[in-house]
Amino acid sequence: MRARPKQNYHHGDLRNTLIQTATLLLPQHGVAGLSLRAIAKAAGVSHAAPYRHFRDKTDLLESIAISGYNRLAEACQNAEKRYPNSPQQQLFEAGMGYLSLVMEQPELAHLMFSGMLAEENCGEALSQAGTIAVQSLAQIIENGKRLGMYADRPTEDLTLTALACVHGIAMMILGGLIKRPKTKRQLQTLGERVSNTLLLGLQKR
Amino acid sequence: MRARPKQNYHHGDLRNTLIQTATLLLPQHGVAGLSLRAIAKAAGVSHAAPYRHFRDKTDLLESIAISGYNRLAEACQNAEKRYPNSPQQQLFEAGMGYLSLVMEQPELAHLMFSGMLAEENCGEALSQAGTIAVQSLAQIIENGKRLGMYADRPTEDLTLTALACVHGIAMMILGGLIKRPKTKRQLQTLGERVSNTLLLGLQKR
DNA sequence: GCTTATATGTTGGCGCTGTAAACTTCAATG
DNA sequence: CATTGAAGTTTACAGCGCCAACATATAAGC
Repeated sequence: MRARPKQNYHHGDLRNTLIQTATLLLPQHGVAGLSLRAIAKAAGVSHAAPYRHFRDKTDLLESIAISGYNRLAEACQNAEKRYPNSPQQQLFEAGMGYLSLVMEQPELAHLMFSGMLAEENCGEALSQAGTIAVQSLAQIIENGKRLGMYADRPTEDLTLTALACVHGIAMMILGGLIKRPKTKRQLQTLGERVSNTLLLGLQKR
Repeated sequence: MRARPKQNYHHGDLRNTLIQTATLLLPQHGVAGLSLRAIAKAAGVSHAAPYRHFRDKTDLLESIAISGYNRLAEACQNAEKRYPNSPQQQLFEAGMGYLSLVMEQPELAHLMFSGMLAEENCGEALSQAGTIAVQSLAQIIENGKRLGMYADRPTEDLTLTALACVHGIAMMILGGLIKRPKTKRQLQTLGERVSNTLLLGLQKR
């Protein structure tokens, strides 16, 4: 084994290079227009080389999606650390992190959430990463529940509803059902409007 | 013009036949595996015939998506008529109609919401159909607002949040982030849990 | 240290896709 | 009845995912 392979027949770390290259190409080409052959070419290898490291195309895409879910989980955990005494701030911050990811990397979000990787044929690692991300948000709700700030309802229901709200906003932006916020400021106010409405409820108090 | 064309060189109503055939094939093949050529073959015409009636593939898919949005709008309007005196029942019914469509025709929902038709290259008619569907739900919220049952917040915020919630649940089911309800009963209770939480709000009263 | 085996590349090819161009047929119009 | 234009067909092309056959650099065994 050498630190830097002199010959370039064997790449050395093609698997990671492919993931990295694909991640780079994703925003430009879009998830629909991103071909395995283009990724291979950009990585400087032949069009069949990826098959030595990935079962098929979705296998590669899965790796990218997993890193996306990890970022989501991290956003939740960071929010938890940043506002250790305010679960409400935690929740808002986590939700905004979610929305920010979608805004900054819409094609990544598209890849993660469009369901193209959700079929039965897809791997354990992906669904596991998704579950961890969801649980990270659930933890934040749990924090607030323990401090008695939330309604006396099943934690599961609170989590489900909060998650649905933020995910719904994200998907509506992605799908073009509501107009894309242009600035961070607009995204912030959008988040605040939904957050306040969700916290206080639709019904009159 | 004849009621039934004897010769089959000219089809007569190929445009609608293609939409119909594609709608039929969509559930089996899935939106990813549905090819224009397969649609044409199933419709009994050559693979290039569709191009006499549609600019390209997405143009055909758009027509299908539009009918989906129309069904959504109808679900709202039906809910409005069915419970003329209970905007809350209207809202729940509309939301369940939304979820039912997603459950019964997941591939149609996938087509409508995945964002593949949301790019700039897509037609006016689609976004118009989407807007109408959203406004149909907004009308229901408005009904409740007028009767004073909702919180004293901008109607726009209430609509946005409610829509985000139901859309979020739908997309989480589609994307595999939460497990698919197997029965109508399960879907109903899922809807009720989210609906109640949303109405009363996360925060303790 | 040479041979062998294996992992990791390359090349070529298959069947499929969307789409464009050129050609054919049929119905309607003067 | 001749002409025209709309609506089909055929042919063709480039790109796609994926597979099989081949090439090569590294690792292992003697």
